[in-house]
Amino acid sequence: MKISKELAKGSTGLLVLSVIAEQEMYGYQIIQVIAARSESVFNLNEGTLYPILHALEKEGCLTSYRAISESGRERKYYRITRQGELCLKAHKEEWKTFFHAVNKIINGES
Amino acid sequence: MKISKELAKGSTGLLVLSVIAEQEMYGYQIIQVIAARSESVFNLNEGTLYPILHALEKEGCLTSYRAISESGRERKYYRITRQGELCLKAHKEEWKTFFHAVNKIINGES
DNA sequence: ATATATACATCGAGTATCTATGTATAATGA
DNA sequence: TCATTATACATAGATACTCGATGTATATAT
Repeated sequence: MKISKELAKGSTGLLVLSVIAEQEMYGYQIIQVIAARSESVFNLNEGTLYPILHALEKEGCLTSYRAISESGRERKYYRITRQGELCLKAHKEEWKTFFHAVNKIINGES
Repeated sequence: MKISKELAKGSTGLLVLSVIAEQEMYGYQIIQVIAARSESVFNLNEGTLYPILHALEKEGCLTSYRAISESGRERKYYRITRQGELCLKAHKEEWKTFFHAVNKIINGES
C-alpha cells in the first residue's frame, strides 16, 4: 500500500466488484489484478479480501463455484449477479460524488 | 452526509487542513464551510471535528487562540502552522495518488 | 530438501467516525 | 414571557472497516 490504510477504507468493496464485473475471478487473482492496475497503490491483504467476498456473496452481489485449474490447484471463482451490477452502479455514483466533493474543497472552489 | 461514512473516513483531516490553510477558522465555521462547498456531501459531526482539531494541534499542524466575537460569543480559532502546511501538501499528494488509482481500476484502464 | 508462490480462511487489534450526551449563551418566535 | 433553535465548545461509548498474525495445504523453483 502506497497510501494510508484509512484513506482506502470504504472503497475496497467498489474495487472488488469493479474487477469481477469485467470478468469472473478467484480471490488471489483479484488481489493481483488490483495491485497491477493501481501500480501497487492498493495491495489488499487476504485478511481484507476474503471477508469482503463472503459478505458480497451473502448480500447476493456475487455467486461462487469451486473448480480445479490446469495447475491442479483448487480455486474459488466469483461471478457478479444482476443485483451486484446494480450495487456496483450505485457505488460508482457514490464514489464520483465523493471525489468531486473532496476536490472541490481542497482546490478552493466554492 | 450524502455518502457512506466509511468512504469519507480518512479524508476528513485533509478537508479540515485545506480550509484552515486558506483562512483561520473556528470549529463550528469549519463544519459550515465544508458543508457549503461540498453541497452537503460532507456534514461533519461536532463529535468528529473537535477531536480532529485537538489531534492536529497536538501534532503541531495547528495553533489556536480564544477570542470573543462581535456577537459576544467566545470562539476558538485555528490557524495552520508551517508544519501543518507540509502535512497538508503530503496529504494532498496522497489523495491524488489514491483517487487516480481508484479511477483507473473502476474505469477498466490497465 | 527447502523455500517460495499460490490459494483458501479466520480472529483479534487498531483506528476513524458516528451517535449520544453534556454544558452554555444568543437569537428567534409564539 | 417562555420555548425553541442556532451557535459553540467538548467527551465517551458504539460501530465498522482494514490490517496483521496465524493456520492449512499444494505446486513450483532452487
